[in-house]
Amino acid sequence: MNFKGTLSTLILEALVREPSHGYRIAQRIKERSEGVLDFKEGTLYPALHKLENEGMVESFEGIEKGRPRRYYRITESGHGTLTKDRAEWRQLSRAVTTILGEA
Amino acid sequence: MNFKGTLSTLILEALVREPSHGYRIAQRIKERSEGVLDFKEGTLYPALHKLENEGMVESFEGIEKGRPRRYYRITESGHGTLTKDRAEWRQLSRAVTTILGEA
DNA sequence: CATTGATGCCTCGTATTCCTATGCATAGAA
DNA sequence: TTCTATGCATAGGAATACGAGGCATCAATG
Repeated sequence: MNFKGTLSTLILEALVREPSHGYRIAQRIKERSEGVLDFKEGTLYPALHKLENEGMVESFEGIEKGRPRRYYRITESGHGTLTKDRAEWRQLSRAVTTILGEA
Repeated sequence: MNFKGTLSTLILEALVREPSHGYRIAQRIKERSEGVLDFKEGTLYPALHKLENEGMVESFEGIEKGRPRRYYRITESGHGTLTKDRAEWRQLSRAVTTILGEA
């Protein structure tokens, strides 16, 4: 198993409450982590496209402030993956934390 | 910042108590994580060599059961890095855990 | 005795993830 | 008018990990 990146999981989590678009998702992750997590656009957009290819999210056009935005919505499949990813994160983080001390 | 692999940190941690060799380090990580973390040899040895190049560990020849073993010992520099890595892990894991719930 | 499994070290090719840098475009503030 | 924030996107490269292989010894199993 071993550690896999958390970005896709964080993106899915960000879309649970409501659909959002790339830039906003990145901001939200940064804010909620108090600046600790800060994924760049060159990382975010490819990750978003990959999630779409895998059927975890769906995109649609939206208009905000007169400009088109690409919105993403989490799918049923994405919800399932998110649940598994949460469990995996818990297991892995506990394992590492146990070893590194700070129990 | 964002997540960086934890293997090098786990290796340094494994060498704090006493010097060890590759195979044993991998076993120890697996045991202490109750099988959750299981790094392969194709991952472990290159990581070990890299740590040696960076001066985090030193290697020396040892004999066990009549066969030569390559032992590794953590250096002063390695201790310093381990301290920083622990702090970084704490910060990152808290950030992710906060966002993914399960507070 | 021969084979298999565990120990032990190593490298090569590949996949994934993420970064930096860059390009393009609009809107509002200085 | 120029700078900053917003907003989407790709290209090139670094780092991490994996799978598959090679090589060798020793104990147990058959």
